[in-house]
Amino acid sequence: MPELPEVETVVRDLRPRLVGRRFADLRVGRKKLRRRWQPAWNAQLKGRQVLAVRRRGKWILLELDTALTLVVHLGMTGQFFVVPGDTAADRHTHLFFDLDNGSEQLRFRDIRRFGSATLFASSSEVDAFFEQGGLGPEPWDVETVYWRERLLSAKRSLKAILLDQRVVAGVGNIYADEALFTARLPPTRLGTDLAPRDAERLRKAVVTVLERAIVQRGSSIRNYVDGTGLKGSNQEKLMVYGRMGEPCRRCGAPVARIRLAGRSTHYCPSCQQG
DNA sequence: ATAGGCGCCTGCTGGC
DNA sequence: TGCCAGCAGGCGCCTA
Repeated sequence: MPELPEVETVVRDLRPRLVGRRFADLRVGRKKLRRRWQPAWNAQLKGRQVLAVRRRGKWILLELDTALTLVVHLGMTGQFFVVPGDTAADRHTHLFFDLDNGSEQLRFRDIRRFGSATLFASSSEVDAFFEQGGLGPEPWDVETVYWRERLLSAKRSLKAILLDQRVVAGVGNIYADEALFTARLPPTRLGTDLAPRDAERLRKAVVTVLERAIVQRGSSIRNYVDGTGLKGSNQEKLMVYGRMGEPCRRCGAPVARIRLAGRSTHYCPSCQQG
C-alpha cells in the first residue's frame, strides 16, 4: 500500500506526537507479522522514550533511548497511527503502545499482515540491515551519473528499474507509473535504450511526483491512512494509476493497463511513446 | 541475470 | 443470494 509519500506523511504526523514520550506499556497481538516479533522485545521497549522518528525508503524508524530502534514496514495494508487510548480496536490491530499515562496509544494495524516491526539494538545494526538489503539512495539523493549507471547496468524495463528498492528507495507501483507518465516514457522501454536527456527527465519526474504526493498527504486508494487515521488526497491527482479506460488527462486517449514486472501497469499509449 | 510465477494474508468487486 | 475468479500502495524466493 504505502510508498514513500505515504510513509513520509505518517512519519511527519507521528513525529510531534511521539518525540519525548515514553512507552508506558505495550501489548502485542497473537497473529504473526511478516518478521516475527520476539517476546524479549516487550521488556526492552517498556519505559523507553522516543528520541526521533525518521524514514528511510518505505521504512519507519523510531529511535529510542538506550540506542534501541524500532523499524516498521507497512507492507500493503499497514497503518501506524496515534489515537486516544479508549478508541475501539479491531482484530487487525496488532501492536498497542501506551504513551505516558495511556491517554493516547500508538497502534499498528495491518489487515493483510505483510508489514513488520523489528527491534534493533543500535543504529549501526539498522544500518547493517539496510546495507544487507542493498537499499538504494533516497530519490532526491540520486545523482545523474549514478542514475545513468543503474539504467545501463541491466537489460530490463523502466518499470522494473523504478520498482527496484536497490536502485532508488521508496518508489512503488503507483508512483512508478506516475513518474513514467510525467517523463512521457513507456514503462516497457529498456533502461539501456534511454538517451541521457530521457534518463534525466525520468530522474526528475520521480522527484516531482513524490514531492507532489507528499504535499497531498499521500494517495488513499484503499487502506492507507496517515499518522492520525485520516486519508490522503493524492488519489485525486493521479494521471494514470487506477485509470484504465479513462481518458488521459493530457491528450484524452484511453489509459491502458498491462502486466509488467509482475505488477499492474498503467500508461497513456499516446503520450508515452518517448 | 532477468522475467515470471508463487506465497505470504485478507477483503472487496464483478460476473454468472 | 451464493460462489468463484480476479484484483490490491510489498517483497522474498524459486525456476528457466
